[in-house]
Amino acid sequence: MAADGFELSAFLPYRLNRAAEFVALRFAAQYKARYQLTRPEWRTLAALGSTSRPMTATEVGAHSAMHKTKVSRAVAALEKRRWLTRREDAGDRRIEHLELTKTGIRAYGELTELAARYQAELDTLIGPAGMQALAVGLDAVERAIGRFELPPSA
Amino acid sequence: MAADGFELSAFLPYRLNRAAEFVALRFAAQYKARYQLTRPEWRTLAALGSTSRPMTATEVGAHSAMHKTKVSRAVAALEKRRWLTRREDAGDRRIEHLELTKTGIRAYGELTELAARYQAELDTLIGPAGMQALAVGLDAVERAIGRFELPPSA
DNA sequence: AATCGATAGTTACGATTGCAACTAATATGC
DNA sequence: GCATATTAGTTGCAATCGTAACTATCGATT
Repeated sequence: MAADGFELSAFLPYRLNRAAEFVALRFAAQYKARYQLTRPEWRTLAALGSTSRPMTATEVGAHSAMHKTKVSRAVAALEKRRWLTRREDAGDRRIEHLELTKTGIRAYGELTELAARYQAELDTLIGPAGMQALAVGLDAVERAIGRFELPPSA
Repeated sequence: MAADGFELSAFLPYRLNRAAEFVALRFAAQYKARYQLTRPEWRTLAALGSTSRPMTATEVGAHSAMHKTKVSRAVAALEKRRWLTRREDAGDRRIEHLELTKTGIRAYGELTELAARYQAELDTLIGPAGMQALAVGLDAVERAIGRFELPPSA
């Protein structure tokens, strides 16, 4: 109806979500088929694999915009697979430092190969100009996110 | 560990998802609180409200990247609220043309006011350069999506 | 016109999710 | 130093979701 001046096709949450959903689903199909990994599990693995130092569950959640219960369950699943270990903080016993095991690091390495191939495919599909613009735009969003107060259910 | 050259922070599915999640959650909190609308319901309402002609459930799904069962349930919920009506296609009785009722249109109008305000807030937070870059980048993604074969679970 | 395959949409059911409440530990105010 | 608030992480439970199977219809083949 577009009675007022609102244009859904220009509404950022709508556009971002649509793009994210399409792009993520195709990749999810790959790691799901080969590794029986769920999306929260992959994201947790990726967050931990991408830095060389351990992270807490809270950090993983902030890093990948996941609810803490999702993280909690993903961590439990990855631990059961022996892809990560928990280590209690010496000073603060509420905190657990999460670290990938050798097996977990190897899995992360294999997954990132898939990811790199997928990224190359996206580069081709989207083109250098589009990717460049996205990088700039997403950087701006990142900076804005930093100024958000996080919603209760992140 | 970043053993290989892979950089998660540059991986498009990861970046897009993170941005989309943050941006969408804050808006969802608003329409959820005021209208008790779920995300699929809002998206269905938005899809139908944004064009002046009726759409089928399949079109709604393609339009907003939702699984058909999600659309089916959202349609049922909106119908129960009397925000939309179904009309059977004359030539093909499998197809239902979905249309907003007067009440539905009014609700859409109110929601788009919220949306417009939120978009303005985002404009400020992200800045004109960032928004412009995002628009260009997301356009490129849209064109690429057009060349995707849609994944089975869209 | 009977059969086979494809498509639109729904639904049963198991899996996943998020909210709220919980445990356990730390930080803060008095 | 004790009560209270806050934070990290987990879990019970109800709601939501996606897969697969289903109904109903249409199109194509023969």
